[in-house]
Amino acid sequence: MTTTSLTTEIGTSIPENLARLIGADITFGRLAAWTRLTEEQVANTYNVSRSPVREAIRLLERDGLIARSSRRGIWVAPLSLKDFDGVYACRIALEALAAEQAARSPHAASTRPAFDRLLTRLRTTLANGDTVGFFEADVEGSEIIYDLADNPTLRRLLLSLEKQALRYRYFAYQHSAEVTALSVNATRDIYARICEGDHARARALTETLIKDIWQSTREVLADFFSEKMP
Amino acid sequence: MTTTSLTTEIGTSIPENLARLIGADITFGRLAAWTRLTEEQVANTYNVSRSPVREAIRLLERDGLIARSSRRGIWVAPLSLKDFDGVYACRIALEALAAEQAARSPHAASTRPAFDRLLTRLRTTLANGDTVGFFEADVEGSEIIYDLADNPTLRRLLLSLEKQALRYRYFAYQHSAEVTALSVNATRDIYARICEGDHARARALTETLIKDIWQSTREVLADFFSEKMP
DNA sequence: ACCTCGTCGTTTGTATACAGAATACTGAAC
DNA sequence: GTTCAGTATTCTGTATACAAACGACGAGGT
Repeated sequence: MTTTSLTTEIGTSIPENLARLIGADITFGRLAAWTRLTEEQVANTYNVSRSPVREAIRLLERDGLIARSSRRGIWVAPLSLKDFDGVYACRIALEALAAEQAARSPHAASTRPAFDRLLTRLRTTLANGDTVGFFEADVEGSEIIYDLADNPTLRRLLLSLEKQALRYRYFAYQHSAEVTALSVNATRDIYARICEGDHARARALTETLIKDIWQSTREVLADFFSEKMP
Repeated sequence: MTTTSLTTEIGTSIPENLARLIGADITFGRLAAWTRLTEEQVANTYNVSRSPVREAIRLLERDGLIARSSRRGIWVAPLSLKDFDGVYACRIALEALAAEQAARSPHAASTRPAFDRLLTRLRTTLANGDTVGFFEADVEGSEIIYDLADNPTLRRLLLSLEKQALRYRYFAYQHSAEVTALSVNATRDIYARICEGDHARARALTETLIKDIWQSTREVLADFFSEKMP
């Protein structure tokens, strides 16, 4: 049954696994914005009771993927340009900080092989048009940086922001012909500066890159949201 | 009974109120670091069942005030210099951002009266040695800034960080003879720049102020943590 | 005396039962 | 035909019941 798959998944905790699964459904658009969820429906879907579902909902609410109104129900969080800007304003500041702290790590140099593998993945997925794989590789790269930064608080905040950010990026990707991909070269440079311990340039380049992603994604989103309500 | 007080409190939701009460107990040292909690004990204390207690625990865990280990129990989160540095690294970046965004708000100018009232409170509480009142006023000032910034994501992140930061500041205050108070004049200047819409200076001054608080608090904490384990 | 294994108590995690609130629906009046 | 009131249903929020895991304690062996 689905129950066994839930407990055997890596999280080993049902609420965390539920949040991961439902969160992925939201991020990749399988659950549309404003979709109403009921606890019982989710519980039936995954063959668990409402208790772990409630905990999963709390987690998703804190990650900004689900909106709750007391006693009135649960919806998949809406998307808006304002929310997108808010998320990215925070993300720019914190990603820059993470890159700087990662570059200061004594283990930065020894991470080069992992970065190189990741760059290869970014190039191949991009060449093959595997956008989901590309995004996944990008996210993994971010997590390596968070680990290097060795700051659990920063890590927690960025992981939360990353889910929302990825949701907007994937949404933009689906609604625009062109792939709004980040620059692999810019990513390569950032990785290199981190490995060298050049924290100033690592921070500056990261800030620029995230701002670029913000702007390019924003154009697509702005088009969509303006034609939605003319 | 305590039950009624829980529901009549502003949050109107039992888990939120529980989290607020327990969170305050942790922040102000009434619950010491590493203290073990059990769900049933908390439930009995507040005359509620374990269900809302579990939700409150999740909230406190996300705010970094409680540490959980799956199936092994719940403790009041430990304090450490490294954690403190991590929290403040994030806080510096985000408070600066919030001050900048607040200064860009069209409602910034009309907030001057609220800021003035707050400054009076800061001065009187400081003069009377009412340190708790002083911290509370400072926190309220921050929340006004978050509201002006009009960025729910930023607000959510900062509120979470603020609880941890205040815990460290209160801890330092208790363990040092001198009051490690922030500079009222610096706060006044920041409020003024925000009201004027001078976002560049608002950001720069905020960054300086939070860094100063970080350093002065850090000295006290460093003394304590070094003599604790020599 | 120390280490190991088994049992017991405690505590978390999950399922279910129940109460109350919010919304949707039905019907009647204007 | 529209609107308002009353009822019914559905869903959340809380309480309770049950199962399984972890740790502590003690007995037995080396």
